[in-house]
Amino acid sequence: MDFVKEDSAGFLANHLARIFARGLSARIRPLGLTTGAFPALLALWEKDGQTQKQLTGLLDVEQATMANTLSRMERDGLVRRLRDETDGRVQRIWLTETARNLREPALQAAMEENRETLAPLSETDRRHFIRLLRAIIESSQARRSAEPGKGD
Amino acid sequence: MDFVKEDSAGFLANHLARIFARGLSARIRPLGLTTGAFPALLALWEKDGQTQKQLTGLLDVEQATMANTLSRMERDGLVRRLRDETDGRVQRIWLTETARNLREPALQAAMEENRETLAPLSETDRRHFIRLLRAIIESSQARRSAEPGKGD
DNA sequence: TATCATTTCATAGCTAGCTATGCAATGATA
DNA sequence: TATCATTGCATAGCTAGCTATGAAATGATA
Repeated sequence: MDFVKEDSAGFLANHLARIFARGLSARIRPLGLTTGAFPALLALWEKDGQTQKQLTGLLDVEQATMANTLSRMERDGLVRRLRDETDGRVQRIWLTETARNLREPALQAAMEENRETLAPLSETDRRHFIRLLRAIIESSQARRSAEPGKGD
Repeated sequence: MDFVKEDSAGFLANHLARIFARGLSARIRPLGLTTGAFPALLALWEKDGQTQKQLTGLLDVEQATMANTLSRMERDGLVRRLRDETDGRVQRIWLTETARNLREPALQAAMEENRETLAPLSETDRRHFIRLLRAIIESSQARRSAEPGKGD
C-alpha cells in the first residue's frame, strides 16, 4: 500500500500542532500560562462570566476536558467559578484581575508565534493556508453536529 | 488588540489535529491501535528493527515520549524491544506478527480518514494544503536543528 | 407533590505529549 | 587501566486530550 506520511494531512496536522504548541508554550511560560488555558482565556477576554457549557462548545472539547482545564486555571489563580444564581447546576467562569492583565502580553506572544512559524510562506500563501484550515474545520464541525446525539 | 482565533494558524492547527485524531482514533480502535502508536508503526513497517533513537528522530518527539509509547506498544503486543548486540545501550524495536498483519487495515483507515476530512476541498486545494503544511514543518525543523544543542 | 428524565458538572482512569533527572553502557584520556 | 564524559534509555511528574460514569439540580409529568 502506498502511504507516505509526508503526504498525509492527518500526520502533518498533528506535527504542525505540536510545533505550534512547543513554540507557544515556551513564549507564555514566563507569564505563568499554559497552552490549554489559552483558548479559554481568549473566550473569556471576549466575554467574561460565560458558563462552562458555553466554553465547552466554543472550544470544541469534551465537557470533562473543559472541567479539568478550568480546575487548573482556578488553582493557578486565573479564574473563579461561581454558581449561577438562577440555576444551581451551571458554573459561571470569571476572570481574575491577574488573568485580565495577562491579555496583552499573551496575545502578543501568540501573534509572534504565528508570525514566526508562518514566516516561510508568502503573504498570499499564508492567507490561503488559513482559509483552507478554516474550511476543513467548519465542514468537519458541520458533519459532527449533524450526527445523531451531537446536534443542539 | 485585534486577535481573532479564527485567523490564528496555531489555534486552527491545534483544532484540526484534534479533529484528525478523533477520527483516526475511532477508525483504528477496532484494530486495537491508538493514534500514538501509528507513527511508530509507519516507521517500522518501512524498516523493522530500528533503534529507539532513530524512531525518536523520525517522529520528532522527545526521547521520553518515544520510550513511553514503545512501552505501551510492547505491553499491547505490537513490538518487542531487544538490546543491540554490539552496543548494550541501544534498544532495537521489532514488530510482532500481529503488528505486521495490521499494516493493511491500519493504512486503509488512515487514508479514509484523510480523504473524508479533506473532502470539502478541491483536488487542487488539497494538494496545495499539503504542500503548505510540509513547507512550514520543514522550515521549522530546519530552524530547530540550527539551534544550539539541537543540531546533529 | 412524588417520581422520573434531563441537564450540568465532577471524577476516575486512560493516552500522548512535555521537562527534568538518574542510571548503565560505552568511549576517550590521563 | 582507572577515571571521566558522553550516549541511550527509563522513570517521575506535569499538562491536555479522551471515554465512562456518577451526582446534584432542575424540569416534566402522573
